[in-house]
Amino acid sequence: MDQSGQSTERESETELPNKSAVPVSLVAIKAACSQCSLHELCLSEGLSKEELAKLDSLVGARRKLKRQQNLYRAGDPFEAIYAVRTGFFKTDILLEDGRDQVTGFQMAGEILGMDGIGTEVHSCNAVALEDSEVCIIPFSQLEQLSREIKTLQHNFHKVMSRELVRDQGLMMLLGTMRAEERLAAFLLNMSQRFTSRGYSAAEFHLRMTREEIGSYLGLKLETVSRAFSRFQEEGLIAVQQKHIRILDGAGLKKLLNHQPR
Amino acid sequence: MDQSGQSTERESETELPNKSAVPVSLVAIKAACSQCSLHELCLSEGLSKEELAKLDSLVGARRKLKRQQNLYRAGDPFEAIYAVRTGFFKTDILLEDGRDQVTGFQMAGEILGMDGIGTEVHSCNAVALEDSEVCIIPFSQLEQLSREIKTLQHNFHKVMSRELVRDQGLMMLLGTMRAEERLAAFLLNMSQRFTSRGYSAAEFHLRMTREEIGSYLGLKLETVSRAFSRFQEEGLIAVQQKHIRILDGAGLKKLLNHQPR
DNA sequence: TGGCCGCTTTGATCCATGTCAATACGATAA
DNA sequence: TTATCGTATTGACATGGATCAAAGCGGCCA
Repeated sequence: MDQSGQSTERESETELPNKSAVPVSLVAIKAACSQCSLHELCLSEGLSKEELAKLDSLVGARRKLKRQQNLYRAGDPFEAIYAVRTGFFKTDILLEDGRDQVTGFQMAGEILGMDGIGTEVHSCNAVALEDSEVCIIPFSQLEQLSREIKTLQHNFHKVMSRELVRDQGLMMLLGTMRAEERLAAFLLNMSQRFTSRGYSAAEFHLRMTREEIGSYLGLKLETVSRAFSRFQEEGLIAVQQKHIRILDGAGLKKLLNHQPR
Repeated sequence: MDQSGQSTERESETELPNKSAVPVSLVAIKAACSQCSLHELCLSEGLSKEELAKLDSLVGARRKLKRQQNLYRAGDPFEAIYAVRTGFFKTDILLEDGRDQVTGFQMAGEILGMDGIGTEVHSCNAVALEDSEVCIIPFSQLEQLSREIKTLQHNFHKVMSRELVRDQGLMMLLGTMRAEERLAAFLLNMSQRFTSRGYSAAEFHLRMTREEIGSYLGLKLETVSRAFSRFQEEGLIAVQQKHIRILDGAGLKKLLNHQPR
């Protein structure tokens, strides 16, 4: 979609296996929010034609990033938030002593950069894990437009709030779950997010390394690797490097609620 | 302040030790946002007189809660956000299997309830840890008013964003720190928050149990207790039940950046 | 085609924190 | 004052995950 200026799910640089029947409603042909396939994940849901047009003019600019390129870094002045159009990102924080932690993985339709609003400075790094493209949404313009468009205002608030709830979930995971539960939760979450984008729930390609997964889950990479192996032994999944096939989703879910205690 | 309808820091039900010189600017006498002592922590910063008046009329309603009473519960329909006026709260999430996690502690001037915006339903429980009072801010009215008042809009966005950043910090803590680092970070955070409210940085009264601290920090209560004891042995703090005196703040800070590795 | 390099897997061992249990403390109410 | 109950402390022991180390695997570039 980047190169062509045209856009469909299928053209995404995000090559996913098992790209199964994409609902027609998700397949867009023209550019801009008004035609973006990520409508319901992003800010434009429920806007009228005229309102969409206004949003389009605001969002005009795009930015392409190569794998491993930073969208922004901790300390950068905050000017805009970003909607992931294609590709895959991680956000992470680096402590002075060298320890770092991945705080999230973002895929198409998700918003990046809201951490900068409060202080006018970004508090984390955002890095593309594969070649990606984002819509640049200048923040002061977004605030201005959402003073005019109630629905846009509310959509934005919803996006921020959902981010808060996501974070709560991650705290829960980090605070109370054991290694295998964490990984099961992670896989189910990935699966669910791929699903809601029209991809297979059962088979996908992880964009991040074991170390990044571990950092996100508060585990060491060896522990992640071992948990993958165990899941495979138990017939829950098939792993081949970054390629994952979920064989027994129900089994994974069972891991979640059955803490040993 | 509740009973009298009048309000100053000193009347707070929050009896803190060492309530040291409160800057005059923080001491308010009348009620309402326009005179609230929590100005700069809350939503009203930078508003003009007329704007403040409008905000006042919106925020009119208050609610008092007794210790252990719920402000809202997970699943409750979302209608309003709440500004803590006096007292002390915790938020927590309960998993089906009985495990729960404290996701935050909120004190005067902090906002509760934003987790409900995205789904129209609260995703966590908010419980008063001591007798407390909140300002009720009906959310749709807040959205309406912040379409009129740019500064209010921006203040609200800042509050949400800061909450995101706070959560990132907690993830970092839960994901990468060892027990003593976590507790040191917790104590320093408490100290800093008390300070910015005009209380002593060095001496305060914890409102929560060891178990609640542990839940928040992803530790068992015994581990919290042991870490307190160790800090005391090392002369970093003096602990007597819930009463904490910080003897060597620099020493605590050193614990943070010195991971063993 | 071969060699290098980053990533992943697997094994052996260690240690921080969890678990279980006993006791102590402090506030409250009788 | 004493009994009670929730909370906190402390000790002994168990264990999940970290750490250290050594191969394996695969992709990429020369």
